[in-house]
Amino acid sequence: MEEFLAKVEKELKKKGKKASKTRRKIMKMFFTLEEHVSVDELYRKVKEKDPGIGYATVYRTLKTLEELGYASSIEIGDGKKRFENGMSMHHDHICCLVCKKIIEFNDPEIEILQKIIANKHDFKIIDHSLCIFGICLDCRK
Amino acid sequence: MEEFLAKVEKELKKKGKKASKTRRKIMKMFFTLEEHVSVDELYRKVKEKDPGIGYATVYRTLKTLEELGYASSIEIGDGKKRFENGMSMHHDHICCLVCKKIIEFNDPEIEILQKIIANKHDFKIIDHSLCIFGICLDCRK
DNA sequence: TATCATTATGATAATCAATTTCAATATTTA
DNA sequence: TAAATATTGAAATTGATTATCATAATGATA
Repeated sequence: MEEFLAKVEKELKKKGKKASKTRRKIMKMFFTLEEHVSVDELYRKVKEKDPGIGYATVYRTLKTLEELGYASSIEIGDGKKRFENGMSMHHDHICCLVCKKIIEFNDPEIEILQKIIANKHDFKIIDHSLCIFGICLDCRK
Repeated sequence: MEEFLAKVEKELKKKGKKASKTRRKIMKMFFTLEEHVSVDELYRKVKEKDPGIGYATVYRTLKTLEELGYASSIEIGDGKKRFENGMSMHHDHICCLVCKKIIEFNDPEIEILQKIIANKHDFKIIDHSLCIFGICLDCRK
């Protein structure tokens, strides 16, 4: 983890940013959690360890990480962005409407079909988001 | 159009709602446009014809239509819901990141693949949203 | 049609997440 | 160390959504 954070900070410096203790704490928590967190969720988690850290800094850190490609955001329709590790391979999501659990999956066939569709409509694909909404086994019990 | 509106209003009455002139005007504009409109966009369009109509009523009308299944909302990541005719067959969207043009498509193969994936993860599918983001031919010129 | 209960309306206010501002603080560079 | 620059937390602002409320419109009933 430490070497990974050092690598990210090296990238940050390239962009004219400084290596602050606060940002390091926030990044560490974000990459440790390995979950799909909203700004608010990460803010609470970070605050448990260091109550002095403000919401705006958590927000700005996630934004910065997203700009550098170290985080990516998804939306599951409840009005708030969730962030995940941006370094992992591209994937889509299944989201439980009851407990909000998010599962990642990857299906190369779907990816290919999307490319075909985009071509048909003369679109140059930049990105896509696919989220399947449903109810998980636990919540159906 | 008129008979369709009459049909919708009949449904509204079943739900204890009344047939108001204002709501009829808003519904007519919505179904005439056949576009993916935000509340604000529909509000402006409606206001051109009848400046006295308020934003809240447009908002409430769309919400009501959505509840009845006559409208459905999508999000393309710019923070505002867009509404479309909810009576049309299920489809997904390709959205131009530059001009915000939205094209509908349907691919049965993708639908099937999604079902397989959901089964694999023990999810009961309720819905899904797939939006391909890209740049359209016009905007690439 | 007149009455009356109920719903609808428009203006405005409240809410909520995202984003910006700003004065004080921390980091980097020379 | 000192100067230049970026960062921070608190608070303010924004932009969209949603709620509130007094007034108006609608519909059922007499």
